[in-house]
Formats: sequence, structure tokens, C-alpha cells
Amino acid sequence: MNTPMQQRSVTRSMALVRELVRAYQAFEQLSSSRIRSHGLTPPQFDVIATLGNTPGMSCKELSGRTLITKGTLTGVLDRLLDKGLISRRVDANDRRSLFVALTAEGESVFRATFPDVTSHCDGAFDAMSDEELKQITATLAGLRAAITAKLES
Amino acid sequence: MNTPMQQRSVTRSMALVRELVRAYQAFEQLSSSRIRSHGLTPPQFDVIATLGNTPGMSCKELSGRTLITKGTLTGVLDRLLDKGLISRRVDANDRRSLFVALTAEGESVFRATFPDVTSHCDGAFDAMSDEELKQITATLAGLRAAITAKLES
DNA sequence: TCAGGATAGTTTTAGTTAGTACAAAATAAA
DNA sequence: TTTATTTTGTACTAACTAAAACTATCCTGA
Repeated sequence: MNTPMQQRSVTRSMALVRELVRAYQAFEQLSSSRIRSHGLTPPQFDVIATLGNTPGMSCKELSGRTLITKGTLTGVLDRLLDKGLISRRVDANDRRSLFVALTAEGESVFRATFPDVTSHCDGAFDAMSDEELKQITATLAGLRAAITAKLES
Repeated sequence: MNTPMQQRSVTRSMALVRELVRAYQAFEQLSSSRIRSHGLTPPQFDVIATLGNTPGMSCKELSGRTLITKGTLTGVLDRLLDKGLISRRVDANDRRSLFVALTAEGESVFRATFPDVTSHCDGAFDAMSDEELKQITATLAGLRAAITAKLES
């Protein structure tokens, strides 16, 4: 059992954390359902969206930009390859490296899905002013900074 | 290609969403690493924490409180059973239902891990005042409300 | 009472995740 | 050059995830 003082300390951030998790989950649900309606999973969409409007990139860069770890990325790319949406070929300069790019069909999927998903999600914030969005963004950045600081300690 | 107007509209909430995701991921990393140091996974800890200080409950109730879907819960409970931390027994009143509770060892794991994990995570917000926490919580609640409203439309 | 529907939990399927180990290739050091 | 280290991507494992199908049980209304 905790003393009352410890209990109070432990509980101090609980409401905040719960709201953070809920807001995140709500957004995930919003974007995920729209993405799945296009026959893609969220990580697959993430890859398509990252490759869109680029000439392509290495797995390393793709992994860094999408925050998908390299082990996971292998499987995601496998499935996109099966669907014919990407191409994978060895880099001429560095034979360890693969150059990943959208195929013509991948490009067309990108053009069809990306604006739809982003504008749908954007619609959640129609009622907010630019100023409001800016303030919330700053609040979230501060929150992340506090958590990151603790992570690094 | 989008027209400039569409592009602006699509991009309006991007910074906000990115910060929301990052703040969430940072918190997940903070709590997850502490939980894993106790030899539990986050869902396993979630179950232990939910069962702690209760006489036990059905899978249905456990699923509702932890937000773990019932199919996933089966596997999580299997592994906690293997570790000897929970018991599962058929409800006498309703033979479809299972009554899940912590074992003595599960109770002791709860007492050892729960205060440690929550106080560690709480430490991220030491530099913030109660007032600040309250404001951020309210901001997040508003954000969630906006997203939920869109979800339901 | 008994047929149909609702409910509780498990199983199945497809996919994502982190983490570890690994092989091949590139780079640095001796 | 030969050795050592780093980097890139893949393979594999254990765990988690949602969703849908399935099984057993319960309940309700004719």
C-alpha cells in the first residue's frame, strides 16, 4: 500500500496521460478506417505516402522517415511488392542497398488515396482556427519535450 | 496534383497530428521500457494493473477496461497463466463466462510493479504545475472531442 | 418446452511490432 | 593488403492487433 502522499504523486499525471492516449487512439481510428477503405493497411499507406512525389529511396531512408523499423519494413515492402505497387532494385553504387520506388500503379494508388485520406483527417479540425491549431501543436510539442527529457535521464 | 487551395487545406492539421503522434509514442516508450524491465509486456501489465485491488472479473469486463479486444485477450491471459500470475475459472452462474483473478504471485507482482511504473512515468511531469497539467489535459480532451465528432459523422 | 437469437470466450487469418541474429558489402585501421 | 568495424537489409521469434468465424451456453417468446 502506498502512503497518501505517494498515492497523490503517482496519480498526478493520470488524467493527462489518459487523454493523450484517447486523443491518439481516436485519430488512429479516424485515419486507419479511411486508409483501410482503400485496401491498404496504415503502414502500407505510410510507405506509399512517403514514396509519393519522390524518385525513390533506400530502405534505410524509408525506415527513418516512416518510423517503421527495418525488420518490419521488409515484410511491409514484400506485401506492397506482391500488390505491384513498388519496385525494389539493388543500388548500383552500394550493393548492400536497395532502391525502393513506386511503380506506375503505385503512383496511381498514391494519387488516389493520399489526398483523400489527408483531407478526410483534416476535416476533424475544420471547426478550429489556424491560431487554435498552432497553440495545440505547441502544447503537444511541450508535452513531448517533457517526456523525451525523462526518457533520456 | 492538388490545387494550391486543396494543398493548403490538406496540410492545415499536419503539424498538429505529427506532434500528437510523437507525444504519444514518446510516452509509450517511457512506460513500455519501464514495464519490460519487470519482465512484462505492456498488455500484460495492463491486465495486472486492472486486476490489482479487485476480487477479479470476467473476460468481458477485463476487455472493456483494458481496451484489449476479446480475441487478443485470450492470448494475453494464456501467457499470464503460464507465468502463474492469474487464475481462470468458470463462473458458476454462467458457464459461458470465465472469472479471472490475480494469484498470490500475481498480487505480489502487482504490488512490486504498479507503483514503480506509474511513479516513473509521473516523473516526466515533475516540472509542470498542477495548473499546467490541468490545462494540457483540457486541451487534449478538446482535441479528442473534435476527432470523435468527425468519426461519428 | 423448445426454436431462435443473444452473449462469452476461443480460434483463425492476415498483418504489424520489437528484438536478435545473420550475411554481405563497404569502410577504416594496422 | 589484411584485419576489424560498421552498415544494409533479411530471417526468425514471440507477442500483439482487429476482425470474422466458430462453439458453447444462456435467455426469451411462442
